[in-house]
Amino acid sequence: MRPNLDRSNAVTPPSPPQRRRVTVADIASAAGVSRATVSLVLGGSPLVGAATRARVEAEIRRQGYVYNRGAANLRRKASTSVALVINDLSNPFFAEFAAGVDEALADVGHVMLLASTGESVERQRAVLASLVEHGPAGVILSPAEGSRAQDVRAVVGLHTPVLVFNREVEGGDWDFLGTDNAEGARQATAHLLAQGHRRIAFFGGHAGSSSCRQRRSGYLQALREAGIEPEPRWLVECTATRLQAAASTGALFVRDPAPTAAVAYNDAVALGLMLGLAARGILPGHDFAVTGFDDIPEAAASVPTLSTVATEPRARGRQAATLLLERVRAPETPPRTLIAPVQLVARASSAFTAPDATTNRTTLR
Amino acid sequence: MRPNLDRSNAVTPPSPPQRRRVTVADIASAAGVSRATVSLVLGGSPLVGAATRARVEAEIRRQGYVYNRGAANLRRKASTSVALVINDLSNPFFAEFAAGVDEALADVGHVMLLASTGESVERQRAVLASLVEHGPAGVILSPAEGSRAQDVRAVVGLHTPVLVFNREVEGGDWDFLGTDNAEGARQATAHLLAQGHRRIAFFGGHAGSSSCRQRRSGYLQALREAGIEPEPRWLVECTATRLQAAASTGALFVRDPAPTAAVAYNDAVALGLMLGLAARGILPGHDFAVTGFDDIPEAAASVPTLSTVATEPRARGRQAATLLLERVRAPETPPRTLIAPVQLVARASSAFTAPDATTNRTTLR
DNA sequence: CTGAAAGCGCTTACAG
DNA sequence: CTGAAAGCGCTTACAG
Repeated sequence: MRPNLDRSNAVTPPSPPQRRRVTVADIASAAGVSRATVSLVLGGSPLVGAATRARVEAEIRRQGYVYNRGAANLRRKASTSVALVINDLSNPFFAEFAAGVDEALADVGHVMLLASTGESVERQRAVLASLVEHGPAGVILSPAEGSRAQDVRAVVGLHTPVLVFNREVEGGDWDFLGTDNAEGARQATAHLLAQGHRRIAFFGGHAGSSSCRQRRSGYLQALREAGIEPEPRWLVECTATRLQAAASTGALFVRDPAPTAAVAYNDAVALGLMLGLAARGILPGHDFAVTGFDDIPEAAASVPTLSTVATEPRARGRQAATLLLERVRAPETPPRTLIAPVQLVARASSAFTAPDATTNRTTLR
Repeated sequence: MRPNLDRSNAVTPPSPPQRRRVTVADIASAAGVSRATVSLVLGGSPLVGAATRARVEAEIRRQGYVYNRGAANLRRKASTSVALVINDLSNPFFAEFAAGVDEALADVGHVMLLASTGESVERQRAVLASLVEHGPAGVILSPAEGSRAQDVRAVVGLHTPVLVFNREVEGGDWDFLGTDNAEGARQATAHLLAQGHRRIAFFGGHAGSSSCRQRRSGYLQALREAGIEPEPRWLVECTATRLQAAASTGALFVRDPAPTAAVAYNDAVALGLMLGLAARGILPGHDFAVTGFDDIPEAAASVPTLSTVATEPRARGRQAATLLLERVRAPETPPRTLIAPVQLVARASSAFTAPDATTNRTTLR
């Protein structure tokens, strides 16, 4: 993958000059001091006398001066921005994550550059290239599926630290912040087992994605620990959207005895599954137990409310920002991997005891 | 409101220098050309010979050079970023809007600076000040409630064009992109009237917000055009969240005859209302008709699906970005006000004919 | 086609 | 306490 060399702005010309901008020089001459003194006032330096400071500040307000942090950062070789690259802002999980990043950055006076990739590796390349040229202190990347470490590194360069979130990219020399997917699915499965379910499906996601594989492994582990040999037909794949999940519901009931519960890949899938169940006359939370993953806001508001594994994306966002800024301050420390803990939230969708495993014959269709 | 004069970075020091950064000078000397020539190569200028160009490009790749667009923009007095200030990223309406802005900006090679205010005027001030210092070509502002034009202008300065979205700020000399709130509520009300409803409530929102007032006025207009004198108790205020709406449902049924339908302030409120109705044993879409506003993704997936007024936040985001960039190119043209059209989407939540108005006695509790 | 020079708006030693 | 000077990384007339 070659870096994008053309800076000709083929797409659109950059914005033309506006009304002449007020600079430190304007303030300096109006206040009768040198530019250096204005700069010291701006920096809150104690070297400047109170009278001088007052004069300069009055002039700053009078002329509506706006500090040019870009110029300052250029001179100081510093940065006060962080780039965030996510898949899709309309996914509430990523929106919450971005909100967390924003919170943490605002607290330390940094600004967030945000772009989304729509899960396209090519768009990710373009977007990373564009963001990195703006000189962020670092990049938080929730990588598109199929991202390769060398491609990311080629476009980001060696200069800018990267923190990868959510999905590992093999071979990267960067920090990683992940979620304990296996443990979350294990907890969800154990919860269903504790309610007496023996035929439990894992519903949704694609085995190609690492988070799906990890969740499946936690699910399988819990089943095996309970002495249950999982059946292959309990593993139902589907794209992680509500609509696809609703449409795939039938796959659970192709043969008797059907599962009485399902661990869904995530909340979107779980909500879709509940829709699909309802459409078949199966009441989720009554005839069939469902758990989700993520605890998006909707999980607490759906009917029935959705039992799910809370991953707290907003807290993860804050954490990611903090970790990245630590890395910026200590570029040479070895890369870290952090796996955030998860917590099962039991709600109505799984709040029933399974019928006895031997007599239960859910002949549903 | 005084501008924030202190640039001392009290909160956190800006990031320290990283490994030495590769510059045009490094490429130039390695390729045996001047910095100007490298710049011309970067700019895709036809003045450079093919052999020279190839040599320079090879060197750029070899050294992992990353273009410093900040420095270039400083020199050219240009900008390739746009700032977006919204209330809350975890609100799907704003998340979709931001996604639209992002799409449009990415298409023209601009970068998005994003921050949220949490509906706080003070945080909005701080966030605007911080963003504007990074020199965006313009600012898209979805103002926090209570924003005042002079405060915004004081902190943004005269140099940076502003486009206000969603909520008007009195006295601003900027472009405004809004939604036809009155027309949307009028359509929703007319739709319910056409189904035979005569006692129709307007549910949710606060009369203090201009969008709520506009929606109420469309609702009232539709009722009056139908010869119905609206009753004061049909106007139920509540904060625009699902939970608050569910909790306020009872206010509709304090006296007989109760309304048989409600125009909800927005989708969150409508979904909460449907929950509140269900909790009282009233089936939304069967015993009581509900319409929402916004058409968030969930509206199509709720049970029953929610009739609503589509405002297409993503399209609005794209439009806002386009309008702002037009303004950047033509700073002197007079401010524009655009009111985007809306479209009623009829779904199950309103898909029943009202019982005859005279015999109907919904003695519900 | 290529190079030397000036300058964007700022900061930071260094003198005074 | 304040000012003159250099320089961050780039671009752009202007010569040649």
